[in-house]
Amino acid sequence: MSKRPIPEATVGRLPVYLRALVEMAEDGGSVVSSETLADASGVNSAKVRKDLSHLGSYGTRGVGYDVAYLIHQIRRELGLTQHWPVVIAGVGNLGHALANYKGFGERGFEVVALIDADPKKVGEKVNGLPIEAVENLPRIVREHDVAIGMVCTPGQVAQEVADRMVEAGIQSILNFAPAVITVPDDVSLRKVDLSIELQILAFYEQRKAALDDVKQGRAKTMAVV
Amino acid sequence: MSKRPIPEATVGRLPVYLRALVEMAEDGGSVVSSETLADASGVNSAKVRKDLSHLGSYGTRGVGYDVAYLIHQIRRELGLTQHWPVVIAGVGNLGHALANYKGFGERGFEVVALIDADPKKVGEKVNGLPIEAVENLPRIVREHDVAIGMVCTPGQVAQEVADRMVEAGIQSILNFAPAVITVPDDVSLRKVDLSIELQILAFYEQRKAALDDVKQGRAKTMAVV
DNA sequence: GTGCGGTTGTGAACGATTTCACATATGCGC
DNA sequence: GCGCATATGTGAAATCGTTCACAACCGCAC
Repeated sequence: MSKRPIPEATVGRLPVYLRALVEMAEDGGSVVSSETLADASGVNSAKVRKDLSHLGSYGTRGVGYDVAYLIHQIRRELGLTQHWPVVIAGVGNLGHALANYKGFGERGFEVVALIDADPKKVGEKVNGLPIEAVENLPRIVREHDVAIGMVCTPGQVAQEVADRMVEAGIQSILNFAPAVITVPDDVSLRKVDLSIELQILAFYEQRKAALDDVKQGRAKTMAVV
Repeated sequence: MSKRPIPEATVGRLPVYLRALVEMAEDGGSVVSSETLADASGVNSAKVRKDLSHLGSYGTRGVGYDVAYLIHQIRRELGLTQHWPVVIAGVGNLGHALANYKGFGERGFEVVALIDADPKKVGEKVNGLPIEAVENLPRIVREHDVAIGMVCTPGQVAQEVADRMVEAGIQSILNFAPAVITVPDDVSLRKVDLSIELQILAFYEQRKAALDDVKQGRAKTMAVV
């Protein structure tokens, strides 16, 4: 399969291109230029071309890219041609929402089990799936051949749950808990932190306010740029 | 305030450091070395030192950083010493979960209003807050002085909602909808895409599987690394 | 088959970020 | 005070990512 490694930054954008391409296909588009795809993906065309060139030369000079073919190639590259069973640990607000999220199924991800440490929740059904005890993880992973786990617990127990997942044989973890967790080298780990994103926005928001102050001569400290 | 601009990558890590530091403070720690903070944040110590050096020289050579002081400085830099009212548009699974999420309040973010286009939902209360009609956005933004909006709608209407937010005076948008949205230059925009993260994990997962195949001589194509 | 407008693919320049490595500074014991 | 162990702050090097700019190529018209 992969000859030269695809840069991380590119991997992060492929799903975005894919989504744009699928929409175009649904709207009946059959070829697309890097320029058009770039606009639909919120990046610039040089980046699109570089990114796509890492997959191979699937475009046609003077014409553009065949939408259907490109969709196929990106899907293949991302591994979306196969079925990915996932398990969610921690069925609080967020776990609940993720268990019901439609966007996963459309892309080949299927939530096959829900785990929660709270005995009161065990047995309860969410979106048709029963919540199970943590002890069942190894069995679940084995039976459904689960490779990916999502941690949606409170931060305090995130590491513990992740350890259990790794022990049960899970290979990739997506961490939604507000905590840093560590896993062995051979396990992939990514995180989504809702409040971090807000804090980043707050930073830039504050900076904008500070700049406005300067413009209007309201600055307390600071020399102008 | 800011003399030299702080690199984006650094801004993205400050909230992580902050969380680690707050935990340390709660556990009674009073000074911390870049090495320890790095471990708690999942990065390396050189990065921590470079990052913190952008805020100023708040450490003491031979000793480390004063936890409480550093917390204060990072908070100030991120703008977390002030109160940030936020509004959520789209009260589906995810919007619901976010409206109930406790992690925001702890960091100075307060959800002050919920918006939904569905007339059937309007009036319903979530976490004590009534769901309101989109038409109320300008009033809400004005009355609560809202600067930040979160878009949790389906992808198809995300752009429309974002436009409404911008029109109403919102300055920063956090987009959870699976769609690319564009905003004027003076509005900040960040996105969180749940299924993109899964797709990235799938990519690396697939690559691991391919590598294992090679090791075991099961590869179809491909020369060894 | 020649010319032409359009678009890719990609070296090379540029910019941002990470890492290295060490001079510089501190606290402490004596 | 002096020396030692420790840890920061930061130039410089290395790496990674983006953008530029253009040669190579395609499809089409004539």
